[in-house]
Amino acid sequence: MPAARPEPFANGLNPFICFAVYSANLAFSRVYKPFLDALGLTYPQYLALVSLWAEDDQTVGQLGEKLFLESNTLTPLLKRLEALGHIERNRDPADERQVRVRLTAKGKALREQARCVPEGILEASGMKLDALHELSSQITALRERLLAADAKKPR
Amino acid sequence: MPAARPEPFANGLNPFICFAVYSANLAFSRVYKPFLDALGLTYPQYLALVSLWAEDDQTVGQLGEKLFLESNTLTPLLKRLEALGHIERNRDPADERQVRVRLTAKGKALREQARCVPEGILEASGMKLDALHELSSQITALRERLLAADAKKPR
DNA sequence: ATCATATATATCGCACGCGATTAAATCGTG
DNA sequence: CACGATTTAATCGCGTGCGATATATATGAT
Repeated sequence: MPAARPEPFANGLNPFICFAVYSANLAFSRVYKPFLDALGLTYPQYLALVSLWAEDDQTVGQLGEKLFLESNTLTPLLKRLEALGHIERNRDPADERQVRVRLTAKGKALREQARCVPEGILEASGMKLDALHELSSQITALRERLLAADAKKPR
Repeated sequence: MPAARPEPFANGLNPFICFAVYSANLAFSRVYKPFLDALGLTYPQYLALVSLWAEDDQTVGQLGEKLFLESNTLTPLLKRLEALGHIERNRDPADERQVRVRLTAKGKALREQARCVPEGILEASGMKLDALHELSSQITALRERLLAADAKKPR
């Protein structure tokens, strides 16, 4: 965000780091679009599958913690992934409140199809891998501070 | 994104810079929420007003270039800002295809109400202003490279 | 002047993201 | 064991983003 000087909006959106993040997120989803169209996935669906490819058999709540989403967003998204045949959703017999999300054979096979996507995005970013990781960890650290501040607010 | 090695998804979402940006954007919108609730605005509505506070009397297309949005997103958003009394939308008499967006007195007054918001976000970020600006410009540069790569794709 | 083309905005449908609420299962304390 | 409190997902409504399309205005070649 801009300096907290007398006229904080005189220079428009560019001084705002929130806008840098907002617009970079739009840019990422546009760069991903052709790759994900080929897989028949949306960008958030892809992110959910990335999490499941690393760790199968997660509950909705566990997925939500990793994606920073709640069931009101995840449940419909997971139902679409289920309709596409990539996952199965079943109540956990040991605790019927929880729903376990598991990859199907088709969902596991999609991982191989998606293998080349990260290289394509890396190329589009025009950055070296080291610089990208450095920037990524700075943005992640910022996210954690923002969420910590958010958690401090009275609910 | 992670290294383009044989198992690109073995470490889940954390190596992906796109996810860092995605989740930081969610975090920003959550930190902004209490501030914007007090103003009766959504996060994208606030961004549109920030642009108008810096430069009044923009066309829908000009606003779209600054926000990286098209009329399919902007028109409904601007209609809501109009319904809230913050802006007026009028066809440009010199070129009836264009719609000029102008702040009302209420919209200009809201700028004063919003004056203290950037400081609140700065505090929530837990960063010094210099470090924030440096990070912001790196993210903006990444956005520009991504959009340039996107523009290269056949349409 | 005419008509095809280009430009600017609006409309529609769908997939998120999320506040608010609901429903069902489990836990905790008596 | 009973029963209120807690936990987990699901549901609903609304506001974005965006692909596809529609409409109206302006431009340009003849």
